[in-house]
Amino acid sequence: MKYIDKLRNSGLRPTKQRLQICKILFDVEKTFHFTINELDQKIKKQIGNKISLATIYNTVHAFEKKGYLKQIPINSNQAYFDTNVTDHHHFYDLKDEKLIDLENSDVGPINILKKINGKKIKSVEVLVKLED
Amino acid sequence: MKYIDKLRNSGLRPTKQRLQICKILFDVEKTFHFTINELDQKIKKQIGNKISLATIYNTVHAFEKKGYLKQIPINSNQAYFDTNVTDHHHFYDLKDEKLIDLENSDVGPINILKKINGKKIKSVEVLVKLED
DNA sequence: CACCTTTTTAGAATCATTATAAAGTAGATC
DNA sequence: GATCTACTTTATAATGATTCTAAAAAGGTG
Repeated sequence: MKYIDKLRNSGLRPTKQRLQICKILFDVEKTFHFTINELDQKIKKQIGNKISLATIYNTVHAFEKKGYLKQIPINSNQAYFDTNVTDHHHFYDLKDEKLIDLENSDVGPINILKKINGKKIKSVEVLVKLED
Repeated sequence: MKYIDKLRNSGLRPTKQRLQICKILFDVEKTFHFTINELDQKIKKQIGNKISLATIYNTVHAFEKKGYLKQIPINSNQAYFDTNVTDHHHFYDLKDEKLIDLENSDVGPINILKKINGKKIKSVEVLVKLED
Protein backbone atom coordinates (compact mmCIF):
# COMPACT_ATOMS: atom_id res chain seq x y z
CA MET A 1 0.00 0.00 0.00
CA LYS A 2 2.71 2.42 0.99
CA TYR A 3 4.45 2.19 -2.37
CA ILE A 4 1.19 2.54 -4.24
CA ASP A 5 0.61 5.84 -2.51
CA LYS A 6 4.21 6.88 -2.89
CA LEU A 7 4.07 6.34 -6.63
CA ARG A 8 0.63 7.90 -7.04
CA ASN A 9 1.72 10.97 -5.14
CA SER A 10 4.57 11.44 -7.59
CA GLY A 11 2.37 11.08 -10.60
CA LEU A 12 3.70 7.63 -11.42
CA ARG A 13 1.26 4.82 -12.01
CA PRO A 14 1.81 2.01 -9.54
CA THR A 15 2.50 -0.74 -12.03
CA LYS A 16 3.52 -4.25 -11.07
CA GLN A 17 7.10 -3.64 -12.20
CA ARG A 18 7.50 -0.39 -10.33
CA LEU A 19 6.12 -1.90 -7.15
CA GLN A 20 8.52 -4.83 -7.42
CA ILE A 21 11.43 -2.48 -7.89
CA CYS A 22 10.27 -0.40 -4.93
CA LYS A 23 10.21 -3.52 -2.81
CA ILE A 24 13.81 -4.33 -3.68
CA LEU A 25 15.08 -0.80 -3.34
CA PHE A 26 13.20 0.51 -0.35
CA ASP A 27 11.95 -2.49 1.63
CA VAL A 28 15.24 -3.02 3.40
CA GLU A 29 16.74 -1.71 6.59
CA LYS A 30 19.86 -0.27 5.12
CA THR A 31 20.33 2.00 2.19
CA PHE A 32 22.67 0.75 -0.51
CA HIS A 33 24.51 1.47 -3.72
CA PHE A 34 23.87 -0.31 -6.98
CA THR A 35 24.35 -0.32 -10.72
CA ILE A 36 21.58 -1.07 -13.19
CA ASN A 37 23.16 -4.42 -13.83
CA GLU A 38 23.25 -5.32 -10.15
CA LEU A 39 19.63 -4.30 -9.79
CA ASP A 40 18.70 -6.49 -12.74
CA GLN A 41 20.44 -9.46 -11.08
CA LYS A 42 18.70 -8.78 -7.80
CA ILE A 43 15.30 -8.66 -9.48
CA LYS A 44 15.88 -11.99 -11.16
CA LYS A 45 16.99 -13.56 -7.90
CA GLN A 46 14.45 -12.07 -5.52
CA ILE A 47 11.35 -11.73 -7.66
CA GLY A 48 11.99 -14.70 -9.87
CA ASN A 49 10.59 -13.12 -12.99
CA LYS A 50 12.46 -10.78 -15.22
CA ILE A 51 11.77 -7.13 -15.83
CA SER A 52 12.90 -5.71 -19.13
CA LEU A 53 16.15 -3.77 -18.93
CA ALA A 54 14.46 -0.82 -20.60
CA THR A 55 11.89 -0.76 -17.81
CA ILE A 56 14.58 -0.92 -15.17
CA TYR A 57 16.34 2.04 -16.75
CA ASN A 58 13.06 3.93 -17.07
CA THR A 59 12.08 3.24 -13.50
CA VAL A 60 15.43 4.11 -11.99
CA HIS A 61 15.50 7.36 -13.92
CA ALA A 62 11.93 8.16 -12.93
CA PHE A 63 12.78 7.50 -9.28
CA GLU A 64 15.88 9.63 -9.56
CA LYS A 65 13.86 12.48 -11.00
CA LYS A 66 11.37 12.20 -8.17
CA GLY A 67 14.15 12.24 -5.63
CA TYR A 68 13.85 8.64 -4.44
CA LEU A 69 17.30 7.77 -5.72
CA LYS A 70 20.40 9.69 -6.55
CA GLN A 71 23.26 9.06 -8.82
CA ILE A 72 26.75 9.09 -7.36
CA PRO A 73 29.38 10.94 -9.37
CA ILE A 74 32.34 8.64 -9.96
CA ASN A 75 34.40 7.77 -12.97
CA SER A 76 33.19 4.37 -13.77
CA ASN A 77 32.07 2.68 -16.91
CA GLN A 78 28.64 2.40 -15.38
CA ALA A 79 26.33 4.60 -13.35
CA TYR A 80 26.05 4.07 -9.60
CA PHE A 81 22.87 4.87 -7.75
CA ASP A 82 22.21 5.36 -4.07
CA THR A 83 19.01 4.66 -2.16
CA ASN A 84 20.24 7.05 0.50
CA VAL A 85 19.11 10.44 -0.75
CA THR A 86 20.09 12.35 2.35
CA ASP A 87 22.98 14.74 2.18
CA HIS A 88 26.10 12.60 2.51
CA HIS A 89 29.30 11.59 0.78
CA HIS A 90 31.31 8.58 -0.38
CA PHE A 91 34.50 6.69 -0.29
CA TYR A 92 35.31 4.92 -3.52
CA ASP A 93 37.63 1.96 -3.23
CA LEU A 94 39.52 2.03 -6.50
CA LYS A 95 40.65 -1.58 -6.22
CA ASP A 96 37.36 -3.22 -5.32
CA GLU A 97 35.28 -0.65 -7.21
CA LYS A 98 33.05 -0.42 -4.16
CA LEU A 99 31.36 2.56 -2.58
CA ILE A 100 31.25 3.22 1.16
CA ASP A 101 29.07 5.83 2.79
CA LEU A 102 30.65 8.81 4.45
CA GLU A 103 28.34 10.55 6.82
CA ASN A 104 28.16 14.28 6.79
CA SER A 105 29.56 14.29 10.29
CA ASP A 106 32.65 12.44 9.03
CA VAL A 107 33.40 15.25 6.64
CA GLY A 108 32.30 18.33 8.46
CA PRO A 109 30.56 21.35 7.03
CA ILE A 110 31.54 22.48 3.57
CA ASN A 111 31.06 26.09 2.81
CA ILE A 112 31.34 27.04 -0.83
CA LEU A 113 32.53 30.62 -0.92
CA LYS A 114 32.59 31.22 -4.66
CA LYS A 115 29.32 32.20 -6.30
CA ILE A 116 28.35 31.88 -9.93
CA ASN A 117 26.05 34.51 -11.31
CA GLY A 118 22.54 33.31 -12.03
CA LYS A 119 23.20 29.80 -10.80
CA LYS A 120 22.35 28.17 -7.56
CA ILE A 121 23.91 25.22 -5.84
CA LYS A 122 21.95 22.04 -6.27
CA SER A 123 24.26 19.69 -4.41
CA VAL A 124 27.68 19.40 -2.88
CA GLU A 125 29.24 15.98 -3.12
CA VAL A 126 32.55 14.78 -1.81
CA LEU A 127 34.22 11.72 -3.30
CA VAL A 128 37.18 10.29 -1.41
CA LYS A 129 39.16 7.83 -3.49
CA LEU A 130 40.87 5.03 -1.61
CA GLU A 131 43.92 3.00 -2.55
CA ASP A 132 45.85 0.30 -0.73
CA MET B 1 62.70 20.21 -25.83
CA LYS B 2 60.92 20.49 -22.51
CA TYR B 3 58.27 17.99 -23.53
CA ILE B 4 60.85 15.58 -24.89
CA ASP B 5 62.49 15.51 -21.49
CA LYS B 6 59.19 15.40 -19.70
CA LEU B 7 58.17 12.35 -21.66
CA ARG B 8 61.55 10.64 -21.44
CA ASN B 9 61.63 11.16 -17.71
CA SER B 10 58.32 9.35 -17.41
CA GLY B 11 59.48 6.45 -19.54
CA LEU B 12 57.35 7.50 -22.49
CA ARG B 13 58.96 7.80 -25.89
CA PRO B 14 58.65 11.32 -27.24
CA THR B 15 56.78 10.51 -30.42
CA LYS B 16 55.45 13.10 -32.81
CA GLN B 17 51.87 12.48 -31.69
CA ARG B 18 52.65 12.73 -27.99
CA LEU B 19 54.56 15.95 -28.51
CA GLN B 20 51.71 17.45 -30.47
CA ILE B 21 49.27 16.52 -27.76
CA CYS B 22 51.60 17.99 -25.11
CA LYS B 23 51.68 21.22 -27.04
CA ILE B 24 47.93 21.48 -27.06
CA LEU B 25 47.46 20.44 -23.47
CA PHE B 26 50.33 22.14 -21.70
CA ASP B 27 51.53 24.99 -23.92
CA VAL B 28 48.86 27.36 -22.75
CA GLU B 29 48.57 29.85 -19.94
CA LYS B 30 45.48 28.49 -18.37
CA THR B 31 44.61 24.98 -17.38
CA PHE B 32 41.41 23.62 -18.86
CA HIS B 33 38.90 20.81 -18.94
CA PHE B 34 38.25 18.65 -21.94
CA THR B 35 36.71 15.47 -23.24
CA ILE B 36 38.46 13.13 -25.65
CA ASN B 37 36.19 14.35 -28.37
CA GLU B 38 37.00 17.99 -27.72
CA LEU B 39 40.69 17.19 -27.72
CA ASP B 40 40.32 15.44 -31.05
CA GLN B 41 38.62 18.51 -32.50
CA LYS B 42 41.33 20.77 -31.15
CA ILE B 43 44.05 18.63 -32.67
CA LYS B 44 42.40 18.74 -36.06
CA LYS B 45 42.02 22.50 -35.85
CA GLN B 46 45.37 23.46 -34.36
CA ILE B 47 47.72 20.87 -35.79
CA GLY B 48 45.91 20.37 -39.02
CA ASN B 49 46.63 16.69 -39.26
CA LYS B 50 44.66 14.03 -37.54
CA ILE B 51 45.79 11.72 -34.77
CA SER B 52 44.05 8.41 -34.52
CA LEU B 53 41.41 8.32 -31.81
CA ALA B 54 43.05 5.22 -30.35
CA THR B 55 46.27 7.18 -29.95
CA ILE B 56 44.48 10.04 -28.29
CA TYR B 57 42.91 7.64 -25.82
CA ASN B 58 46.24 5.93 -25.22
CA THR B 59 48.07 9.19 -24.71
CA VAL B 60 45.52 10.73 -22.41
CA HIS B 61 45.48 7.60 -20.29
CA ALA B 62 49.26 7.46 -20.22
CA PHE B 63 49.41 11.11 -19.15
CA GLU B 64 46.78 10.49 -16.51
CA LYS B 65 48.77 7.58 -15.14
CA LYS B 66 51.90 9.72 -14.99
CA GLY B 67 50.02 12.44 -13.19
CA TYR B 68 49.99 15.03 -15.97
CA LEU B 69 46.23 14.93 -16.24
CA LYS B 70 43.43 13.93 -13.99
CA GLN B 71 39.96 12.74 -14.58
CA ILE B 72 37.11 14.65 -13.01
CA PRO B 73 34.39 12.56 -11.43
CA ILE B 74 31.02 13.59 -12.82
CA ASN B 75 28.07 11.72 -14.15
CA SER B 76 28.34 12.26 -17.80
CA ASN B 77 28.23 10.05 -20.82
CA GLN B 78 31.84 10.91 -21.44
CA ALA B 79 34.99 11.32 -19.38
CA TYR B 80 36.21 14.80 -18.48
CA PHE B 81 39.89 15.47 -17.97
CA ASP B 82 41.66 18.35 -16.32
CA THR B 83 45.10 19.76 -17.11
CA ASN B 84 45.14 21.24 -13.63
CA VAL B 85 46.44 18.43 -11.46
CA THR B 86 46.74 20.48 -8.32
CA ASP B 87 44.39 19.81 -5.46
CA HIS B 88 41.18 21.62 -6.31
CA HIS B 89 37.49 21.14 -6.94
CA HIS B 90 34.73 21.82 -9.45
CA PHE B 91 31.41 23.31 -10.16
CA TYR B 92 29.42 21.43 -12.75
CA ASP B 93 26.78 23.42 -14.57
CA LEU B 94 24.08 20.87 -15.24
CA LYS B 95 22.44 22.92 -17.96
CA ASP B 96 25.51 23.83 -19.99
CA GLU B 97 27.39 20.66 -19.07
CA LYS B 98 30.40 22.82 -18.32
CA LEU B 99 32.97 22.58 -15.57
CA ILE B 100 34.25 25.54 -13.60
CA ASP B 101 37.26 25.42 -11.31
CA LEU B 102 36.77 25.84 -7.62
CA GLU B 103 39.94 26.73 -5.82
CA ASN B 104 40.77 25.04 -2.61
CA SER B 105 40.44 28.35 -0.85
CA ASP B 106 36.86 28.63 -2.11
CA VAL B 107 35.95 25.44 -0.34
CA GLY B 108 38.07 25.44 2.75
CA PRO B 109 39.81 22.52 4.36
CA ILE B 110 38.12 19.17 4.27
CA ASN B 111 39.02 16.83 7.04
CA ILE B 112 37.89 13.26 6.53
CA LEU B 113 37.41 11.82 9.99
CA LYS B 114 36.39 8.29 9.10
CA LYS B 115 39.18 5.79 8.41
CA ILE B 116 38.99 2.58 6.43
CA ASN B 117 41.25 -0.22 7.55
CA GLY B 118 44.14 -0.95 5.21
CA LYS B 119 43.23 1.82 2.81
CA LYS B 120 44.65 5.23 2.38
CA ILE B 121 43.16 8.32 0.91
CA LYS B 122 44.31 9.01 -2.61
CA SER B 123 42.22 12.07 -3.31
CA VAL B 124 39.37 14.17 -1.97
CA GLU B 125 37.23 15.77 -4.62
CA VAL B 126 34.26 18.03 -4.23
CA LEU B 127 31.72 18.41 -6.99
CA VAL B 128 29.22 21.23 -6.69
CA LYS B 129 26.32 20.86 -9.09
CA LEU B 130 24.74 24.08 -10.32
CA GLU B 131 21.24 24.70 -11.60
CA ASP B 132 19.45 27.85 -12.73
C1' DC C 1 72.29 -0.14 -40.75
C1' DA C 2 70.19 -4.04 -37.98
C1' DC C 3 67.54 -5.26 -34.39
C1' DC C 4 64.09 -5.13 -30.97
C1' DT C 5 60.67 -2.85 -28.51
C1' DT C 6 57.26 0.57 -28.23
C1' DT C 7 53.78 3.15 -30.57
C1' DT C 8 50.44 4.27 -33.97
C1' DT C 9 46.66 3.13 -36.64
C1' DA C 10 42.21 1.72 -38.89
C1' DG C 11 38.83 -0.88 -38.06
C1' DA C 12 36.30 -4.18 -35.37
C1' DA C 13 34.43 -5.34 -30.91
C1' DT C 14 32.38 -4.24 -26.55
C1' DC C 15 29.24 -2.53 -23.43
C1' DA C 16 26.29 0.73 -21.08
C1' DT C 17 22.63 3.37 -22.25
C1' DT C 18 18.81 5.28 -25.11
C1' DA C 19 15.38 5.16 -28.82
C1' DT C 20 11.59 2.80 -31.27
C1' DA C 21 7.27 1.23 -32.01
C1' DA C 22 4.10 -2.35 -31.05
C1' DA C 23 1.45 -4.68 -27.41
C1' DG C 24 -0.27 -4.31 -22.74
C1' DT C 25 -2.25 -2.00 -18.64
C1' DA C 26 -4.12 1.62 -15.36
C1' DG C 27 -7.59 4.63 -14.41
C1' DA C 28 -11.41 7.45 -15.69
C1' DT C 29 -16.05 7.65 -17.64
C1' DC C 30 -20.18 5.84 -18.74
C1' DG D 1 -17.91 -4.10 -16.32
C1' DA D 2 -17.26 -2.26 -21.24
C1' DT D 3 -14.85 1.53 -23.52
C1' DC D 4 -11.51 4.85 -24.21
C1' DT D 5 -7.15 7.17 -23.76
C1' DA D 6 -2.85 8.03 -21.97
C1' DC D 7 0.83 5.91 -19.83
C1' DT D 8 3.93 1.64 -19.46
C1' DT D 9 6.31 -2.25 -20.69
C1' DT D 10 8.85 -4.82 -23.78
C1' DA D 11 12.07 -6.79 -27.22
C1' DT D 12 14.96 -5.18 -30.23
C1' DA D 13 17.65 -1.98 -32.74
C1' DA D 14 20.51 2.06 -32.55
C1' DT D 15 23.91 4.96 -30.50
C1' DG D 16 28.13 6.38 -28.80
C1' DA D 17 32.10 6.27 -25.87
C1' DT D 18 35.70 3.39 -25.02
C1' DT D 19 38.73 -0.67 -25.65
C1' DC D 20 40.78 -4.31 -28.38
C1' DT D 21 43.40 -6.24 -32.29
C1' DA D 22 46.97 -7.11 -35.12
C1' DA D 23 49.63 -5.19 -38.70
C1' DA D 24 52.55 -1.26 -40.10
C1' DA D 25 55.58 2.43 -38.51
C1' DA D 26 58.84 4.66 -35.65
C1' DG D 27 62.14 5.18 -31.66
C1' DG D 28 66.39 3.88 -29.56
C1' DT D 29 70.53 1.12 -28.98
C1' DG D 30 74.56 -1.17 -30.54
